[in-house]
Amino acid sequence: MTDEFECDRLDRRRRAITDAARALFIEQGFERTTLGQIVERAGGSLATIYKLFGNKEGLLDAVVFEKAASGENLIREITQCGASPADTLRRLAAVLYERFLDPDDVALVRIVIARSIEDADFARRFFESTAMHTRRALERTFAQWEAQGVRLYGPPDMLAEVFLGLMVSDMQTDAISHGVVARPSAERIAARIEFFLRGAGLA
Amino acid sequence: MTDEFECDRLDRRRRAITDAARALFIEQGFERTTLGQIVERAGGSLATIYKLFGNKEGLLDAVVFEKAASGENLIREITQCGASPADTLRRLAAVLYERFLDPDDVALVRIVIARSIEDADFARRFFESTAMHTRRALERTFAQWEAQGVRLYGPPDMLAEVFLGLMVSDMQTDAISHGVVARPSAERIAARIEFFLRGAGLA
DNA sequence: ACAATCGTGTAATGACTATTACACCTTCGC
DNA sequence: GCGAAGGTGTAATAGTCATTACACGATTGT
Repeated sequence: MTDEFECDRLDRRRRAITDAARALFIEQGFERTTLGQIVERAGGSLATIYKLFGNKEGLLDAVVFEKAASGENLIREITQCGASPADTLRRLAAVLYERFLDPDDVALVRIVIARSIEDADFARRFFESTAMHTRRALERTFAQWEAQGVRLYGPPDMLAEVFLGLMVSDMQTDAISHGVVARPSAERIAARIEFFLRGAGLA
Repeated sequence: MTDEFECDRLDRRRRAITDAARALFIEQGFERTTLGQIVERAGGSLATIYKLFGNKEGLLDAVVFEKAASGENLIREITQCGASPADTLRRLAAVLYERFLDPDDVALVRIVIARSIEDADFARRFFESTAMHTRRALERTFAQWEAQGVRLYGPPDMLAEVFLGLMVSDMQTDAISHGVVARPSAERIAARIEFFLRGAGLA
């Protein structure tokens, strides 16, 4: 009767709880959200939360890494469909803007950062499974192009860092800091890509 | 008898309290730091804190904006000493790395972000008085160079965004997220600057 | 020195919330 | 239908901490 799976009653409960928790965490942050509010929205009871997630932090863990896992294959799909480097980077930029500036994603990153003050390892794991993942995938792509005879101004790891920094890091930093960031226009994105291609020796 | 000023007894008290508060906020974050701990480290009493800062948030405000104000004239000093654009940007990059990756600064930004979940305006004010300030100063510098006949590939506001994004945003994002970020080597910084100069048409 | 001002130390207030315990009721296999 | 397994709702536990109140002692201007 649910939308996707129905393996078990517990699975439905689990899903309902993480959905409610994610929404509330995004609205109010982790600390201000009480387990009572989550139960109120998801139905069920406190005891179920403790049975499924151990404690409040376990619930945050589940919420955050569920979301982080959902973007894993993104880069690979785009970089492996054989388009030219320039076209690949153009398409990649569009996807990165979409993903990294998504308000829910930004809110989750804020929560991870806030939590990281008390639990640095939590943030490191999140960071490793998102930003680092993206960066290394891109680095491999540059290395692959180089192996195919494309001449690049600079080593793949630097180019990967620079591409990501150039495209979204500054805006993501602004967004995370609650600066008012408008989604950049298509022309603005295009200008940044051309800038990158010139700097990398691809144009 | 104090190091700098001694206008008043209250001023000394104020300084001692914000110093202790800053250190504790950086160590533990805002929420986990109790006013009791601050009193314990700074001496004095709870009543004094309430008299000087109103409440705990007022104290955070004082700590954060005291630090933010200290970097106001940084860009202006560097951009107005008449060096060539390339040299100016080189020197600017060094200063930005120094400042934006300073662990205490990064810890404060984390605190601002955490707080911003509950008070978005707080973060906006911080952001306006730091990152936006830097960006606009840099934008004016590019516009000035253009007016002096330097030809640039792209409008000053885009170049300012791109320069900051390229130099430090990605690393600052990593640092804020508790990713392990090594201070980049001189060669790495130099490579990024050359990358920017190529992209901007300055080399 | 003196008195008034003002910071200090302590303790009380009041509210909040993660976590646990417990007694019902629903669900599912048979 | 029946009985066990396991959610559910409620309430108790227990600790924390911002904030306020208050009586005491130090400091300062005269």
